[in-house]
Amino acid sequence: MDKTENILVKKRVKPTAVRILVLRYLLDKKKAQSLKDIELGLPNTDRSSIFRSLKTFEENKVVHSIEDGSGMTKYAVCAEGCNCNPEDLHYHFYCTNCSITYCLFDNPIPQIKLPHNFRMQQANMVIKGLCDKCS
Amino acid sequence: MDKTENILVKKRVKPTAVRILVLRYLLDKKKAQSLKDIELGLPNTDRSSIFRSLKTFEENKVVHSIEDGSGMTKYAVCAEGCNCNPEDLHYHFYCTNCSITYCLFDNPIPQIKLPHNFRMQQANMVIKGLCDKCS
DNA sequence: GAATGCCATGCAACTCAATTGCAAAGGTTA
DNA sequence: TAACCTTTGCAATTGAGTTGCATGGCATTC
Ligand SMILES: [Mn+2]
Ligand SMILES: [Mn+2]
Ligand SMILES: [Zn+2]
Ligand SMILES: [Zn+2]
Repeated sequence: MDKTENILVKKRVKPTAVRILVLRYLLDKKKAQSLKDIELGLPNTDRSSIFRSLKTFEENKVVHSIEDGSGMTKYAVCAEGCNCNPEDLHYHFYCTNCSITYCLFDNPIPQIKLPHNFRMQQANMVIKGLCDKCS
Repeated sequence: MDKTENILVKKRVKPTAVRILVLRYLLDKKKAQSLKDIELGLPNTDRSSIFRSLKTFEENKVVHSIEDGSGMTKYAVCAEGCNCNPEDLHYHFYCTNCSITYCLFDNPIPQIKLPHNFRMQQANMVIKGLCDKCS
């Protein structure tokens, strides 16, 4: 069993043909990909099947989604041991020139003092600017 | 001249009828509003006119926009003296129960160490969870 | 005040990512 | 084999956002 299938099995997601293709694509690309990106990269696989795979992945914490403001949700593979809890969160960087979205795994999100009785569950932290290739 | 018109004049935006209505609505509500929210609150004003007002406001730093992941961009009036620079940025809080988006003006965004040669221009920082009324 | 020009507005149409309904295919279990 | 459940492909729909175009309103010039 290869690495891709192993990830799925560990996360209790049945490793079907489409799911393996989608996850392998995400692993290969290394950067966050939109549904359209994946659709273009897997021309023989139906969009809605890719879409449903991504939803399944997200529910089972195989990937996390990023709303980078580009109008298309992007998906990136969760790091080893990630449970998508607040302590697993990290910043994302969206390049306004090349539209690539990076996971900044090295920057943990600091403790944020919320107003009284506000409870944090998740976060979507996107920094926008120019990446190294574009600046 | 009332407060609403004053803001527009100061920001060099011609205070037309629709613009005054839209800005007054945002000021009244105090919380970030989507295009649809405003459309429902101003039933006699056309959606595209509201939309174009918001775009004009954003260009001229009358409001800032927030992508809270709800699928609808929200808009909030900029604080006095805001120039929408990185130092004016603040966190936003999106309540996953009541869908209200709050500006957390009291929490400045910390300096974030970006990878080499990455340049920050803007940011969209959204914390998701339950607000005081819903937790 | 008439003519001119510019910007704002309303309305309709369109774009496009996301989502859903449904039937066929595939796989699993009895 | 038969019954069942899940996944997949295809088509259609949704809904936020956006745009084209003609009209209206206002201001400036003649
Ligand atoms: Mn990430
Ligand atoms: Mn704000
Ligand atoms: Zn770039
Ligand atoms: Zn709430």
